[in-house]
Order: sequence, then C-alpha cells, then structure tokens
Amino acid sequence: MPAAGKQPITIYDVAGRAGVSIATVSRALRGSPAVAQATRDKVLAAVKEMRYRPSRLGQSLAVGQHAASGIVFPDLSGPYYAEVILGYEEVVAELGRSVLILATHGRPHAERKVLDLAGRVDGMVIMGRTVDDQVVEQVAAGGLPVVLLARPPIGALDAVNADNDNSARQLVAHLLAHGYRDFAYLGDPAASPDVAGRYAGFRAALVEAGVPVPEPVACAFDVEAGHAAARGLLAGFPPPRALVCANDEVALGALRAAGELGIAVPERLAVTGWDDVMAARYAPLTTVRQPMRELGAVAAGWLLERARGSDSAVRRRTLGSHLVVRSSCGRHNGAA
Amino acid sequence: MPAAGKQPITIYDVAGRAGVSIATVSRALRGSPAVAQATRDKVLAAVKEMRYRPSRLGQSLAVGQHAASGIVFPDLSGPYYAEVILGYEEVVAELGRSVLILATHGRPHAERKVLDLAGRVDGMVIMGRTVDDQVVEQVAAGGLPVVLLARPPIGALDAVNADNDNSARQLVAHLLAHGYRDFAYLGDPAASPDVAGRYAGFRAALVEAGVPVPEPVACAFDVEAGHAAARGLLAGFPPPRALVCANDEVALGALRAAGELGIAVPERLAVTGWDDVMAARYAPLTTVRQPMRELGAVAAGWLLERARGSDSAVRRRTLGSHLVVRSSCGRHNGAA
DNA sequence: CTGAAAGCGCTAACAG
DNA sequence: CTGTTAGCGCTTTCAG
Repeated sequence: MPAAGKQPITIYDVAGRAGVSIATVSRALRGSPAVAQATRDKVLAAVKEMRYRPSRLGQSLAVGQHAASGIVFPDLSGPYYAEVILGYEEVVAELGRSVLILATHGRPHAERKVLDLAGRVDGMVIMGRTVDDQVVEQVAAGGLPVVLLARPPIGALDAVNADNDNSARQLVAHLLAHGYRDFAYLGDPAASPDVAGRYAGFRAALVEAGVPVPEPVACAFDVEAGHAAARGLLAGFPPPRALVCANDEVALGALRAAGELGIAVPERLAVTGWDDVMAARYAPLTTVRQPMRELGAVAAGWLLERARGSDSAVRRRTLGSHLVVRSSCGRHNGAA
Repeated sequence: MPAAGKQPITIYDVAGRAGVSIATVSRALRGSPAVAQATRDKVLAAVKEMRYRPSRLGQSLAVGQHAASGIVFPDLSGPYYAEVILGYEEVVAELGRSVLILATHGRPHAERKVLDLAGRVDGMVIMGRTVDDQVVEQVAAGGLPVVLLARPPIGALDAVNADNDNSARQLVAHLLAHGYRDFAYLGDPAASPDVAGRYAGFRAALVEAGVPVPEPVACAFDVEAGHAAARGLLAGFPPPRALVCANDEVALGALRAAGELGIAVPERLAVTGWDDVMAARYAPLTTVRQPMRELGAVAAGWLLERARGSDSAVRRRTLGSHLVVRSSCGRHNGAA
C-alpha cells in the first residue's frame, strides 16, 4: 500500500489509457485467450507506460485467495527453527506464494496473533509448543488447512515429525554398547513435544535393557540452563556416567559444567545432545542430526496441495534422524 | 481464506443476527464511542455466537493498510540473518502487524518476488546483497517506506548498519599488537556490503600502520569455502602469519585447513572471524560480535514510524560492534 | 472478442 | 446514536 500522498494507479487508469474496459485489462493481464492480440498489445503498452501494478488486496478479495502461507514457531534462536523455516520458505516462495512468520516465544498474546495470522493466509503450519490444541482446532475449524510440525497429531490434521523415538533408541543403544549403565536425562518433556518424544524413546530403550530409568531433570533450551542444571546434577552422588541432553545447547552447557568441575569427558562422563548444531562439531559432541529443511519442505508441500482443494486422507509422516558419533560419548577405535 | 466449501460469515450475517446495520457492527467492533451500550452488547453477543472474525482483506482494502511489514534477506543459514529477523519480528509483531519474509539467495526471480512482496506490506527492509539498487529504487518510488539494512545507503532511504569499519580496525590493531605483520584476508568484498566494509577497515588500518595490504582472497560464506580457500592460501609461500576471515564460518573452515596442514594455531597462524557464532566459543575463535537483534529492531521501528506517515529526515545509523578475543589470535596473559 | 455490472467484506462519510 | 450508501481494486458472469 503506497504511502499517503501517492495515488496508486488502478485498473481503471489503465483501462482509460488503453481505451478499453477494466474487464479487458484484467483479461489481458492474466493471459485470457479471449482477447484480440491488438487489444492485448494496447493494454500491455498502457500498463508498461503507467508502471501499473495490480493491487494484491483487490485481487485477493476478488478471488478469495491470499496466495500466502504462514508458519508459527516458538522462537528463532538456535539453528533448528531457522532451518525448518528456510526449507519451508524455499518451496512456498518457489510456488509464487508469500511466507508470513510468527514467533510466539511465550508471548502472552500468542493466541490472538495466531488467529490474526490465520486471517491472512491460505494455510499455515504450527510448530511444537506454541499455542494450545484448542487454538489449533479453532483455526482448523475455520476451514483453514493446517499442518502440524514437531507436534503431536490433533484430529484429522496433517502432521510431520522427526523420528525422536527411534533416534533416542539408537543413541541409548550406542551408550549401552559403551558399557554405561548409569544414565541421566537433561530436558523438560513438558516443554516440547520433541523433548517428550526423545525422553520416551530413551526410557523405552533403557527399560528394554533392564537398566534403571532416571527421571528427567527439567531444563530450558539454552546453554546457560544446561550449564546450571548439569552443575546441580553432577554435584550429586553418585554422579551419572552418561548424560543424555535434550538438545545440543543443553549438552554444550553440560560440557562446560563438567569442565569446571574437573570431570573428564568422556573418561568419567559421556554427554550427548540433539540437533547437530555447528558448535557440536567443535565440542566435539555426539548428537543426532535431523532433516530440518525437509521437515519444512514437506509441510509446505502438503499445505499447498490442501490450499488447492485437495482433500485426500490425513497425512502423517515421520522423517528419519541419525546418530552423529563424536568423542563426547566415549573413545572409538574404528568401531561404532 | 477458509477453504472452499465453508462459507465464512461476514459482517452482514452478524448485522442481520443482531438486528442492526453493518455500519453499527463495524463501529461496535472497533470500539467507536458512538454506539449505545445496549446495541454494542447485542452486536458483541452475535459476534460471539457466530464466531465471527472480520476479513483482513476486506479491512485492508477499505482502510488501505496491510498492517504488515516485510523483510528481504539473502538466506537463513548461519545465525546472523536469523537473529536480525528475530529482532525485527519481535517489534513488528508487538505492534500488531504481521511479518512477511523473503529469502532471495541467488534465486533468479528475486526481483519479481520483491516487487510482489512490496504489494503486500506497508513497508519493508531490504538487507545486504539481495537485489539491485534499481529494484530498491523502484519499490521506494512506488511510495513504500523502505529501510536498508547492512547495505549501502541509496538516495533518501533510511539505512542501518553494523560498524564494520571500526571493528575491522580494532581487530587489526589487536593483531598488530601481537606483532603480526604478514596478513591475509579471506572473503569476497563483492559478495556483500558487510564484507566490503570489513575489508575497507582492514585495509585502512594496515595502511596506517605501514604494513603491506594483501588483496582479498574471494571465498563464499560457508565452512567448506573457507576450508578450500584457506588450504590454497596456506600452501603458498610464504604463508601468512595472520588470517582475517570475513565471517566465522569461513574462519572455522580455515581453522580446519590449518589443522590438516599441521599448522599450529595460534603459534604459527592467527585466525579471526566475524559474528561470534556459537561454535566460535568452542573453536576457540577470536571474532567480532555484532548487535544483530538490534539491527532488526531499529529497522522495524523506523518502518513503523514511516508507515504511520512520519516523513522526518533520512535516518542513517551505525550500530557498534566489539571484539571478542579468544585464543585463535595468539596467547594472552591477562593483557589484551 | 468486449463491455457493463455485480459482487468480494469492510470502512467511512453523510444523513437522519 | 444508527442506518444508507459509496467506494477500496479487482475478477467474473452475463450480455452483446
């Protein structure tokens, strides 16, 4: 919307200039075959001369389509969400639609904002712990296509996730192979569906192995929180032998805590994370790599299909993750 | 826009239900004082019962405002852009507007997409190397408020930047204090205004110190590129004593190259970066920290003011950056 | 092939 | 205080 003061040129101006009706301008512009070549040329010339740009608002209102997709996520710190959004943006933009983003990060008015977003798009993905199921249902009830990402399925909504359960099992199997039997888990399952899924897989693997399952030690998603929580945990007696952290930031904080307490990693303590952030390589931290871009891309694809009117069956998909073994979980001699 | 099949309820439905005119519904909803309390209650009740949500399209078309701001950036890899966008989103959303994002990353149709974005917002920020000045001018000429971020000023457009020049000088001063006289610069000034600014400061500082100024060694913005470029550079003779990299990813790649070539850091080679990404702490890499969130926040604030009609003088602002000294540039004994 | 005219959903004068 | 009535800019029948 041009700023006050400048009169934008409308389809009427073009029609006047070209000596045709607005209907003809509209047709010519959208390449309707029912326009004589000569007429089309006249219109196009006028358009060019006047530097006319159709109003999206007018168009959208008339066709009842925003040609835009939204995405709601907790925040943008750490590479995880940024990557997902990048994958999302890439496919959405490629199909000529716009991308609206909304970070809720514990903001009080998240609900209002999600609802507002819903009024500006033809579909939206809602990630992890952002708003209550009730809000999601309200949005979906309005008839808007919604896909859930890194969030437990709700009703008949499409949902795509990373395979937290399986990767947690792989991780635990690897640690068990190292001979560790005394575990601890740093992360709050209540804080995010991903963390919950990871803890569930962790627990199941330990149960199957007949190893004691520790309660999770709640901890926020950043280095500081991981550091503080790990200090408390490692000061206890007996300290755990293997520390599974809900994500890399937390693990990085734990590593620092261990360093400060003079606890050698991996000799006396194994530490693992999730996400494979760049710093993990330098830590060097054993972690789990996830197909973040693809999560976003899949969600975007589904949304566009639904926006085009597809009402195929509910889709659910779990994308594979895989273990990235580095030295923080123990020394390796060629073997895994 | 609800999917085909569901008839959204309009202001007419509510008016009918409440037994008033649509004008009254509109007034009641926007809290006009010129509505009797009883009438307002009736309307609000109808709204609630029918779960009515005003159409943004209708509103926007009527008031001629999108209540949205856009931001154009090269890509979303690395924490830099993500942080800027986060700072931007935070203030934009807090003021009840939506955020549209557009990553150009060398896409061929960037221009078309930027122009399209321009038609959906009341203002937009354009970052770094995304589209030609000509496109920016075209957008601004349409009357849309534009602020340039991490990009050289154009015409009378507001512009905000990080202080690349000054931080480069500080960095070089620090390296000179270490006694280094043989420098190399890894990064392509033509690839981004930021890199150009950093190189300019680097060059100026060396010139002032009477130290030979190396030509920049062009290199993309990622670890792989830094690695490859550094390998070539370090294999040359004589190898440089201090390697200033355009950003942390490049520096991280250079660090790896040095490791592979058996060149001890910092004993035989000093390496520095820019951005202070999380991995830098673990590298551990001397780098420059920038006020990324604030860049976004400042741009957002300016845009909102302009969107509200402020036509104050052109604003230009350079936000300070500061050196983060770690061990990759040499050993420090309490002294800087 | 082209034009007239009816909306899309809402806001904002302008009358009462 | 409330209702009528123009639009906002564009798409899309429906006639011709």
